[in-house]
Amino acid sequence: MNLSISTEISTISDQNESAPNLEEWRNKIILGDCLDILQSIPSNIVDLIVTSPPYADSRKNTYGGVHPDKYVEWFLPISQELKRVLKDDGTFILNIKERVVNSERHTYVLELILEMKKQGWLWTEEFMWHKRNCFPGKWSNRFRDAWERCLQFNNQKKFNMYQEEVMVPTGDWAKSRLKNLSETDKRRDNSKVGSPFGKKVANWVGRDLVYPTNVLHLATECNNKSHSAAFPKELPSWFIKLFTKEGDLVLDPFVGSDTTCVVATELNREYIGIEIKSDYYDLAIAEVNAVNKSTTQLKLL
Amino acid sequence: MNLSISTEISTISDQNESAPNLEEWRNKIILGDCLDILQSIPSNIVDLIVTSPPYADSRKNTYGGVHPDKYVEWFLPISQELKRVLKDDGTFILNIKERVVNSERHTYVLELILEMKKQGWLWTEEFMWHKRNCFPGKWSNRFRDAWERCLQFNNQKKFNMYQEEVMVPTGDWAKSRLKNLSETDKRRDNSKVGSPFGKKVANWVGRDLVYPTNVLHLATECNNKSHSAAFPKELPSWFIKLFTKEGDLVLDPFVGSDTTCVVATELNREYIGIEIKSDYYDLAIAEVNAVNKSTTQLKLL
DNA sequence: GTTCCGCATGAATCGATAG
DNA sequence: ACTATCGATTCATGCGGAA
Repeated sequence: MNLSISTEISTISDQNESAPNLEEWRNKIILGDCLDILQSIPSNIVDLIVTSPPYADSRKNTYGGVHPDKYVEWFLPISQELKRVLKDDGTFILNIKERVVNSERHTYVLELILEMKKQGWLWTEEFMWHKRNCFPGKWSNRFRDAWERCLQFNNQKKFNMYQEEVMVPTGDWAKSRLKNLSETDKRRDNSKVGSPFGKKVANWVGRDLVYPTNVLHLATECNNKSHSAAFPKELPSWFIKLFTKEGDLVLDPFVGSDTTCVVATELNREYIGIEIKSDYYDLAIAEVNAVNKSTTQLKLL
Repeated sequence: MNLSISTEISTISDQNESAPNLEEWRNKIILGDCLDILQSIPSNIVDLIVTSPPYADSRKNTYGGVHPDKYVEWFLPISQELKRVLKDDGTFILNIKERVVNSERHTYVLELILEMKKQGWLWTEEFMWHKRNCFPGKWSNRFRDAWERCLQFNNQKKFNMYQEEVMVPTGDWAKSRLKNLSETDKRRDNSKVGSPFGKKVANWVGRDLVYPTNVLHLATECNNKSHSAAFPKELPSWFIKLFTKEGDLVLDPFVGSDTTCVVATELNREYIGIEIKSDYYDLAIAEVNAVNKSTTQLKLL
């Protein structure tokens, strides 16, 4: 196993099974094969996994290219390790989309969900990422693909979720409704008595903020970096705010364009990133360091 | 088999296997069990199937209640017959969504896709219906569900698709895509002028038309009427315009609120509808007759 | 004739309670 | 332990009546 650590620690000491030193694993981007690295990470230490693995691709020389027919068997050992390192109340968000193969949507995502359930994962939810500016193109038998899946898996039914952190403004319809509450609303408010912390007031104030749905409307980021971002910063940002609190540990086993680790740092979460390609790795290190530097500067001001 | 035919023909004659009389099957809503009726319909006569079958539901006394664990085995004989009656270049659009069972998304939709592929169906595409007004509610472990699948299946790689019929304006207007070309707008234009119908629309939105994506943004129709629709008229309308031309035959094996047949009539397509519940059947007959009546009146003006 | 406003109504889900 | 029922929660839309 060939490890390379981004910051002060340059080698990984043999982890102590009974009491792993978690500091060793925090805020690192690690160069190496995803499965190898994962196997060396202690169990039950990660609060959230957000990742966008390399797409299945029949072309051989593509980055991370895995043939669609081999995708499930390639991913299952990885998801097994992810399940182990994830805390019981943690969450795994998998951003993925099936490719078109032979004029059909391939079924590897469907099969992957079924197989991961056999591993013990709970398939809690499927968020939909609507890509407002999707890739252009024209085909005779299909339209442009403007959405991707964000599959939510959990170890158990009870997991951490901080819904208030991602509330959104109410629609315009609420302006008229806020003026006069209808009789039914009043009755409903009256019916619930006994909440100790002035929940009624919270409901009043909360009128201008509502909980979002399981559909995310985000534009893809068209940056002019050498590598294209797998997803916009708002995507990991939304899930990090929703499923972790400050200081929690976020894991991205396929760093790629580094979005998840950068966002985690900006949101004062810890991170572990894994990247197999050294040039992407170098870019990721530089970006994270830039964020850390600016964050430090901000703190000094 | 107990048949009841909506219009002038009150009994179905034994179909001639070698040369079925298609007129017998056009513009009918048939009361009876979906599978029974389908088995009596000649092969290779339908251009498009658009339907929204009853969702899997553990409640027994509900309309169409099928337990999630039994859903696939219940649907497969039906999809087998649908495959037979569909033309080779026809399309099957299946509107469906998995329910939450035991805090998890059930997998019957995934399994259904895999099993239908074994039947010979091609899983060409998965359109996304974003429900702008989804069901309210708050839960500690999930947000409101604001999207449903519209699965596209085909008999073969080559199928009829009229992409120009569903082009949408560019720019900010495009957010409300289909609203801009709603049926009411068209009907209003129709009543004003009559003949130069297409030209007027072209003048109004004529420039900067682009092809849509595979994401549809539509609100559900929840009227104050006694009978509300499972999906908005724009949904079948969009697929009917995309996959059929005038005079083509559209099949909805689960009529329910009758949306598909009404829209097919309004768009000058033929239809076959199947409905098992007699009260829904009666409503469907009334609604289709109302459309036919108003359409006739328009033509006379 | 417009615009505004009140109101009913959704392919829902969870947790507690009861059998 | 396992299943069935019930109450509580919540927000966007279109209709119809009123200003």
